[in-house]
Amino acid sequence: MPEGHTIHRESRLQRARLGPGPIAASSPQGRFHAGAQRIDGRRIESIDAVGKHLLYRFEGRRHLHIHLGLVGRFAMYAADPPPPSPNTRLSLVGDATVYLTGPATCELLDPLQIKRLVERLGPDPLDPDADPDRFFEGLARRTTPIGATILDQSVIAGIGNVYRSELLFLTGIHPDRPAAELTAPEREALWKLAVDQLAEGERTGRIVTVAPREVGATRRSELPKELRLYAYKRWHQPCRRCGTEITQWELGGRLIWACPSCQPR
DNA sequence: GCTGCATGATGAA
DNA sequence: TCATCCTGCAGCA
Repeated sequence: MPEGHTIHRESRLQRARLGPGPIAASSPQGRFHAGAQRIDGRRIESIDAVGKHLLYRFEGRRHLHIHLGLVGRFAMYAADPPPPSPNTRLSLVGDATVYLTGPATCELLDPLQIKRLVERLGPDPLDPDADPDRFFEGLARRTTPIGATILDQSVIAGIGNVYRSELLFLTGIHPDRPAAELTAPEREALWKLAVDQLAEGERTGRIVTVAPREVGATRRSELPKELRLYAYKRWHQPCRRCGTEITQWELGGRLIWACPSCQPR
């Protein structure tokens, strides 16, 4: 279930748990056999997340690029891993075991390709050095609806379909409004909420945007699944703030949800 | 058992 | 705008 927070979390956890030693790499499924062989037995020098992309640098300048796409998943085992399923594209075994299934991308890249990949991405709210002005300028340049624009990874890197509905709800911005017409305070609020919300998602491993007290709970971690979000997939249900029915339509090729009262056009 | 969908992205038309 | 790729699982017969 990958938006940017998932990738950054994987980056952090794998870095901590795979350990400093040589990694046994293989492709049980076979589709990444040649690539796995080229990193097998090498140490990992770094793991970095950029938006929804995960980049590993192995000894000997071998760079591994993984993008989970819609259905890709990691599974990590500290000890006693089960045997990999037949669909396991990549197995990494160090102090822990990591299995990768269903990625959209799993490939080795050279440094120039890595550079180009990173350059085409917008600022990443989970990168402490990210430059929000690049985001603001990206919005100012586009007349496309804001709801489509924040899914564009070259404008802001890491936002997916859940966060786009939730961030626009939290900022009270209607998804159909042209990106360029957002006010400066709106643009800034959007960036700040992206930073806060994705950081929270990275920390906990789940997306919970609802303020617990708003639904009569005391802790975020206690919220049951059906109470965690304000808009995403809540079509026809009452808005948690005002009771108006949440609406749903297609925007940028994906479904989006919003409260027509809390997010006026 | 089969179908269709899902927190994604690309390339062709 | 549409088809396609990737996998797992819910919902249905």
